[in-house]
Amino acid sequence: MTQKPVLPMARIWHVVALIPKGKVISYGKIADLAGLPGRARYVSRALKLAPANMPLPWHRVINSQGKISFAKNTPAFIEQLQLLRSEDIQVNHGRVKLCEHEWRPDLATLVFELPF
DNA sequence: AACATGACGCGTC
DNA sequence: GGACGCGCCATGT
Repeated sequence: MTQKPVLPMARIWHVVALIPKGKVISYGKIADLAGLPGRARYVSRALKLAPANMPLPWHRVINSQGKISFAKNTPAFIEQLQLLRSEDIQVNHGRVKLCEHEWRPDLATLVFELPF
């Protein structure tokens, strides 16, 4: 079994696109699922560089502590906060309870929904 | 080529 | 919880 030559950034976009509404997951785990362990920082870059016309649920990606990674009072922070709350995800002090909302993809989803 | 910068993670104090 | 330090590595200067 060999991996298809999907560009690293594209692999990340594919995983992010699978995050269900009402769920969240950390940058590090996205990297793991994309086959890029230890590359959390690359996930943030991939989201920033994603084409504006690509409808990714970027707001469902938070850091490993369950917190929004944008600085408070920035437009991006506020937008992410509103998007999360619009999906009935509780956010207190910029933090989400991972034990309640973390996305834990099942094997079938990963095997059949990802192109690599 | 060298250095700085990140929407991060993890261990330690 | 918070503050540091270090690891990570593509990008930009």
